[in-house]
Amino acid sequence: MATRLSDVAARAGVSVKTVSNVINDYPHITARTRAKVEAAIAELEYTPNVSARSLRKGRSDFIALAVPEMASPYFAELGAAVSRAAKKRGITVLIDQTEGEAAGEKLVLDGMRGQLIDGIIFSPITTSPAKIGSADTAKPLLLLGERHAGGTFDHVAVDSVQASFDATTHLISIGRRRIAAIGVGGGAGTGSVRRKGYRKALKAAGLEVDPTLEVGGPGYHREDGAASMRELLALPEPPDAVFCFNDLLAIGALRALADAGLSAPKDVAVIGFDDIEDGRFHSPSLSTISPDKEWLAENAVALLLDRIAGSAGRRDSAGNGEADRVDLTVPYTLQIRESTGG
Amino acid sequence: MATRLSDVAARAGVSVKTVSNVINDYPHITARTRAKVEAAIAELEYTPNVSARSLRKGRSDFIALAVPEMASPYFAELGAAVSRAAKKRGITVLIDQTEGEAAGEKLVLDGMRGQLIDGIIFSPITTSPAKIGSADTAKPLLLLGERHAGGTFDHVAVDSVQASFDATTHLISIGRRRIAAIGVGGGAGTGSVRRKGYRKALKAAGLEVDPTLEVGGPGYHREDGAASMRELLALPEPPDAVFCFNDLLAIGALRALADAGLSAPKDVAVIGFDDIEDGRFHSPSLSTISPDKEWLAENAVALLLDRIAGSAGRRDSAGNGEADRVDLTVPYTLQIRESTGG
DNA sequence: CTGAAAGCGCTTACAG
DNA sequence: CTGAAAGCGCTTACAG
Repeated sequence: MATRLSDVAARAGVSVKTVSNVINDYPHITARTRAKVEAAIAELEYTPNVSARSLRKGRSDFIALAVPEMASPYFAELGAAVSRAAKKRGITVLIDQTEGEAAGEKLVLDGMRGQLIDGIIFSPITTSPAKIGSADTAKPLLLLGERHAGGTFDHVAVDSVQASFDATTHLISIGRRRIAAIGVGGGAGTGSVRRKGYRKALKAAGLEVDPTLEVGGPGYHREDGAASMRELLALPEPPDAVFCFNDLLAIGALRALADAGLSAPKDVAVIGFDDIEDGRFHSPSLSTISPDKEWLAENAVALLLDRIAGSAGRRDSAGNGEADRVDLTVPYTLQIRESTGG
Repeated sequence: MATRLSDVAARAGVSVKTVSNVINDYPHITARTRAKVEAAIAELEYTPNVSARSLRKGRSDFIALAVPEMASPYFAELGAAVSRAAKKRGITVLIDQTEGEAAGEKLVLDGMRGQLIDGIIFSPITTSPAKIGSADTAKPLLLLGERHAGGTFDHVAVDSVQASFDATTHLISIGRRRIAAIGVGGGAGTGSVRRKGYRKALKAAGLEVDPTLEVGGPGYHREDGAASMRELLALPEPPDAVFCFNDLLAIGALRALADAGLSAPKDVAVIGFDDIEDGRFHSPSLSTISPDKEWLAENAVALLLDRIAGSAGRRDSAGNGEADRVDLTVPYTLQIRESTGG
C-alpha cells in the first residue's frame, strides 16, 4: 500500500542506499542524482516510515512533555511554546497528561512510552524529588519547577524565591502593610518555596509574618483561589493585599472580591504568578510575575536535545552524571497592571 | 541495552510467541504460564518497543489531534478531553499545532506523520472544505467544526445555527432589541454559519437585520473582541446586546466595555460560545453556549477508532465511502450567567 | 560514489 | 498449547 524506500529507488534508478542518503542529507551526492531522487519522492508521494526508522536508528525524534494538566492555561501556553521550539529543530512533542497522579507520573518515569521517545521534559507535582532522583531512567530527563534545583537531573526554572520577593516587595511599595499569601500549602512544594520569598520581603520591610494570612493549597485552581480569598475576608482583620502563587488562584481571588462587593486594588491589591494570557483581560487586569516562556521552552528543548545527542554513546551516567548537571534560571519580569493599581 | 521479548522468554523459560501472547492478551494460556511470564516481565522491567510493534502490525495505537493552537483555551480543554477519552481505550494522542496555516494543515493531510499515527481528528481553519474533501488520506480522518457537515468525511460538531439562534433569542428574551454580532467574518467559515442562526433569531422576533451591527473577523482572540466592541461603541446608535461567536471574543468585548466605563449586562448584554472555564470567573461571569466537550471527545475518539478497525481490510473507500459517512451532533446547553443578567 | 545484505524488536502464519 | 522462521521498512557497516 504505502510506498517504500525501495519503490523510490526503483523509480529513480538508484539503490536504496542512495535514496536514504538523500533523505538524510548525507554529503557526496551529485546534484543530478539528488534531483532524480527528489523527483521520484515527489511523484510517488513518499514519506518515510518513522517506526522503521526509529527501530533501526534507536532514535525517533520524538520527545515528551509531561505536565499535570494540559487544559491549565500555564501548561497549555508552555506546551505550545515547547512544541514550537521542538518543531524548529525537526522534533515532535508528545504531550502527556499525568493528571498530577502518582500513577501517571510513575508511568512517565518508568515507561517512557515503550522506547518511542528520545527524552522527556517533566513537570512533576506528586512525585517527590527523592523518588525522581533515584529513578532509573533509560532516557534523558529534564525537570521543570523550582522544587528540583540541585537534584540529579538537568533542571530549568524561575528563581521563585527572588520572584516572590519581588512580587511581595511591589505590594509593600504601593503602601500595603497587611499582605496575605495564597497557595502556601500546594503546588508540589512550590508553596513553600514561594512563601520563603514572600516572608523574606516582609522581613526586609520590617513587617511581621502573620501565619493566619498564609492560606491555601493544595489546589491551585481558580475555585481554590476564590475559597482562600473568602477565608481571608472573613478574618477579624482582613488583608489589604494578596500575593497569589499562581494566576489561576489570583483570578479566583478577584472573583471572590467582586462577589463580596469589594474590588482590587482599592480594597485588596492582588498579584499573581505566571502571566497567563487571560490575566491581561480580566477586570481589573492582573499584575503578575511573568516568566519568559519562550526562553524556557527554547532552552529546555535545546538542553534536552544536547543530552540526547550526548547520551548516544554513554551506557551509564552514574560515573559522570553529577558533574555535568545543569540548572538553568528562567528570566522573568514584574508586570504591573490594574489589580495593584498600575 | 533495553530488554527484549526474547530476554523475557528466556527468563520465563517459554517461547517468544508465548510472551507475545501474554502481552497481547490472547486466549489459551494457562494461568501458570501467564504468571511465569508476568513475573519475568516485572523482574526485567520489560516494556515492549512500540516502534517494532507498530512496524510489524501496521498499527501504532497513536492518533493525532490537529488544532489551530493548543494554547487557546477551547482547544486546550478539548485536547485534554480527547487525551482522556483515548487513554481509556489504550490510545495515545499526539497534539498537532497547525497554527492555522495552510502549510501546517497540508502537512496534516498529506504526511500523517510518516505512517506513525493510525488516524486523525482534524479541526481545520484555513483549508477549504473542497480541498479537504479531495484529500487523498491514507488514514481515517475525522473532521471537527460546523463548516464541514455533509462532506466526504466523518464529522462531529455542534448544530451551530440552532445554538446561535438560541443565544440570540436569549438576548431578545431579556428585552434587548439592538443586538450586534461579533465574529461574522472569521473562524474558518464559522462566522457565516453562526450569523445565519443569529439572523434567523432576529427575524423570528420581528427585528430588523442591521449589517452595521455585524462585525469582526477573521481573528477570534480576546484582542479582536475588544477591537470589535470599541467599533460598536463608536457607532451613532450602539447596540444594547452582543452575541460573540466565541468566548475569547466575548472576554475581549467585556474588557472593552470596562475600559469605556460601561458594564454588562446593564449597558450591553454579552453572550459567548464555547464555555471555556475562564468565562465563569470573569466579572461579570460570561453567559455562553456550552457544547458538551466530554461527549464530543468520547464520540469523536470512538468513531475514529471504529474507522481504524474497519479500514484494516479496506484498500480503497471510494466504492463505499460516501454511503457510510457519519455526522454527529454535539449536545449543548445555554449557560445564563451575569453578563446577560442571569 | 553504489549494491547486496544484515539486523533493529516485534507479530504471525506455519508446523508440530 | 509451543517453536522456528519470515518479514514489517528502514539504516548502516561492508565490499566494491
